[in-house]
Amino acid sequence: METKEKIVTEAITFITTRGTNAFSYKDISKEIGIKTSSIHYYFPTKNDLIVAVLEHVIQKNKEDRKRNNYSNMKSALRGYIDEHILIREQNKVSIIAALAADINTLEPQIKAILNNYIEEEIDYLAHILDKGEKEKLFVYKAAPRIQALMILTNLLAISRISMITEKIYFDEVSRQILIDIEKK
Amino acid sequence: METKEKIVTEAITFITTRGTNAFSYKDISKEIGIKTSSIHYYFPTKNDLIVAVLEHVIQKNKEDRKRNNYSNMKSALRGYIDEHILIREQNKVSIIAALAADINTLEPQIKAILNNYIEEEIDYLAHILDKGEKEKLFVYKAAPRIQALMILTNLLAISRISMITEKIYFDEVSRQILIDIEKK
DNA sequence: AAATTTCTATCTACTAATAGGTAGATAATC
DNA sequence: GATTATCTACCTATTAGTAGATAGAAATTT
Repeated sequence: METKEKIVTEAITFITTRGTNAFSYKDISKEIGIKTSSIHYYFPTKNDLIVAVLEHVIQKNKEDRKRNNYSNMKSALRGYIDEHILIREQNKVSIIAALAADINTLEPQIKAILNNYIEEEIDYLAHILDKGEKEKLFVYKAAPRIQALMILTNLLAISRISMITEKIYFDEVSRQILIDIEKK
Repeated sequence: METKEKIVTEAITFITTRGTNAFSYKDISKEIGIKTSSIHYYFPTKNDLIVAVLEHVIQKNKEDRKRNNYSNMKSALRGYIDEHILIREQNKVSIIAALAADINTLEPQIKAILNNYIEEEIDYLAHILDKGEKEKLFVYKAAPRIQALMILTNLLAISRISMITEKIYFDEVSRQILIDIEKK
């Protein structure tokens, strides 16, 4: 892996485990064995690095989803939940949860990118829910985008909560999401 | 207000708006017009201050709830949601959301207090849900404690998300919580 | 009641470490 | 020879924390 990619990879780990204000260029430099000035060569400011991290994660997520080809909306929803399970198993949180926590200390640029990404996430999940409802697979009361928000918020927050309480809570909540929505 | 209380009050604001790693003793000192060394006099380390903040918020919340005397479980649930609305209106997040975000950078002591507090929150909400169900006011599929977690996670995460997206999302989610659970 | 001691809260002054960032030399690659 | 990537060396500001002085209030002794 080339240096630039290594830096982004390490930054992702720090941001999604400790937050943007609890890691420094020195932390990354120690981790991959280069000097902090070399990181500044690729990412002049910390904001540049965070932007690169955010765009990298968004891009990767898009590609991963393109690869999946779900036969029905039930497995599409399960696949969506699996994305969150995977992050949880690595003791990380999603980039949305990570950057949302620091939003008042970040530059407006990041807020804008993040806002756009969250809307896309809601769209993606709402589409699965809407299609699944029309196929008589799901039942729920809210509008699809609001129902998507209900599920997204369950996953984002239980990911955080289960780092403090018993890990089992994560499984119970993710299971309940499916029970509440799958018909019969 | 005496100095010690002022320090805790300011620290609460910083922690619930910027996070524990994005404020310093200097920030507080500037805000209330004393030297940082005077803050160290009351709270020798930053961990001491965060512990004091956490215990203060827990205590205050307990007292506020004792003052309320809900006639039925429907208004008790609405009262619980109102607590979160109040925090959101101040552009803050709950102390649980705030400290959960920084948990990997905090001392084990804080994790222990927070774990205990989260369990108490689940108990409190689960009790409302359970009683309300027995009184035929609520309908839901999960065990009371899991249903409590579903609602708590909705509120914690939408509080964060709505700081990035449209504020309206917060109202839509909090309204949906009630629609989904209130019988007929 | 006056004098003295102790306590409380604050201040000035300092420290070692870290943060984010810059300038410019140098080596390796195209 | 120019470009790319890395390094050394530096800078300014901030961070968390300590040591010790001091002023005023409160308690104690004479």
